[in-house]
Amino acid sequence: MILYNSLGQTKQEFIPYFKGKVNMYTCGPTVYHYAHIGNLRTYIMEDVLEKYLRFAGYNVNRVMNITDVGHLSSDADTGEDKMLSGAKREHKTVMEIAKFYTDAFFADCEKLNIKRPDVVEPATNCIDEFINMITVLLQKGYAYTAGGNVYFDTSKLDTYYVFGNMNEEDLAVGVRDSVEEDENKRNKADFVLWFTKSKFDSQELKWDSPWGVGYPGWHIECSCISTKHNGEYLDIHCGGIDNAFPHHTNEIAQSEAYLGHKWCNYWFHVLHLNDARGKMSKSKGDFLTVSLLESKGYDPLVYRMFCLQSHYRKPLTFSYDSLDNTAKAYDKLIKKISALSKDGTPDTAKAEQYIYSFKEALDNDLNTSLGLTCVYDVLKSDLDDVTKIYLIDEFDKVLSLNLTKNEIKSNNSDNNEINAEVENLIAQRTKARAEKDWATADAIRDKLKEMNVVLVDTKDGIQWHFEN
RNA sequence: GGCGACAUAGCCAAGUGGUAAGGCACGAGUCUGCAAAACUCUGAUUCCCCAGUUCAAAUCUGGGUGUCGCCUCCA
Repeated sequence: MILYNSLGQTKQEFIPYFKGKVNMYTCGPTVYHYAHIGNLRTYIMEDVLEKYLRFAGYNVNRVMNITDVGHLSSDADTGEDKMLSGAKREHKTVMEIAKFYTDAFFADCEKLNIKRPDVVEPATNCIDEFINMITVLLQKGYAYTAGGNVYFDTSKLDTYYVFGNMNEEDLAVGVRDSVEEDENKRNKADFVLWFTKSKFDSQELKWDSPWGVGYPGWHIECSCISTKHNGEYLDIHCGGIDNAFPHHTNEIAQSEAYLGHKWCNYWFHVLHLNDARGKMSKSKGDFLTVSLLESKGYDPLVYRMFCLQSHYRKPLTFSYDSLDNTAKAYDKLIKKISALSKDGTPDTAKAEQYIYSFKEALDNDLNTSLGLTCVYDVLKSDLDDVTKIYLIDEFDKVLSLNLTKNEIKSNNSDNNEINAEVENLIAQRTKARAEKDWATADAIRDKLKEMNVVLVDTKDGIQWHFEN
């Protein structure tokens, strides 16, 4: 498989450390608020990557953290923990907030057919590991204490800026108004490993440590949780592009300083979902969630398809017009597939070339757009129906669009009274049509439409179903 | 200011030196009492611009332009 690697900024042949086995790490959500659909784009594309690796025969171990402490809105001491501000906003405790939004996150994931990673670990479960890693970093001389906090010393590294040719002098400090520089730091790029000195006494979550009572920095958790569950050698680290710097850069600094050897070989960064105003972001206030899309009548899988139609390394612009396009395409696709006959046995020999095309598409830096085209190619082919279903089922192991499961609902039997009424009206319409009483026939059709009944006249009779 | 990515039809897009896939929308037709659905057909002499390399460039090189992101909150 060819993957674009942010480390080196080129497409590279993917070769795991251990044959047939892939260790994967994903930066999970900071659970202080709902995930918006831009956040979820990243998780969708990572899900496709994981599923494709499995499809291609790898044994995958995927680990995800849940950031429930330490993610400050600024690296300087003035920053407030995101979790804490979430708790304040909703008059709840930090732990209540964490639980609520963690559950909400995985509920959204389920709707989008995003598989739960093999290991999900909240940061607050790993305080001992954080303390251990920081202790080792201090022993090795990669960290120092200042002003009550423990900092990572980036000047001890041969290269710190691994994802681009940046120079420290070129960094525009204080680009954002809210950012203040921490005067305890020896170097501009240094970052906090452990806080003890905090302006906000209201910080609810604190732990004892060799450096005093406090809490961990944001970056240390990913390094620790990954090594805890994936060992010392990580194959693929995933995340949104905005985390490349400083978060991932700092993870590399910590992990490799701690381990004493190369840590992660491939960095998979997903580009952002934008709307007309630019990047979709929680700090801008209003943002789109899966629930919101659902309330507007969209199947969440339509959004998944929307993402798959594009490439993970391209910025994607969200608009309802575009989503409507996809919604129509999705409906048509499902309709076509559900019309296929399930009788017989699939011809797996004939199917092979289509599997090959599908693999070829995804092997090339996860070309999901082409992967989706493979579904259309199968539908248009001269294969028999069962073989088509077999192939689409195979593809759907990766695409996860419920292509063969999401059948058009036929007569809705939830409410028999309404069903009987609909059947009765249809019978009246058929009678009127037979008598060429078009006015009555059309009036009945309008009435049925008001009841959200969709009529389909076919040669074999009239079929109907409720809309949505 | 520094670093990086992206730019292909109305929209989403494929394409990785050999003469522009696919999807949605639009339009035309078949079917139909009329609709809807379904099916068939239709769209870029050209890939942001300008040079260059080559028999051949959307693809490579150089220089621009535009959009987006990062530069200590973000997926």
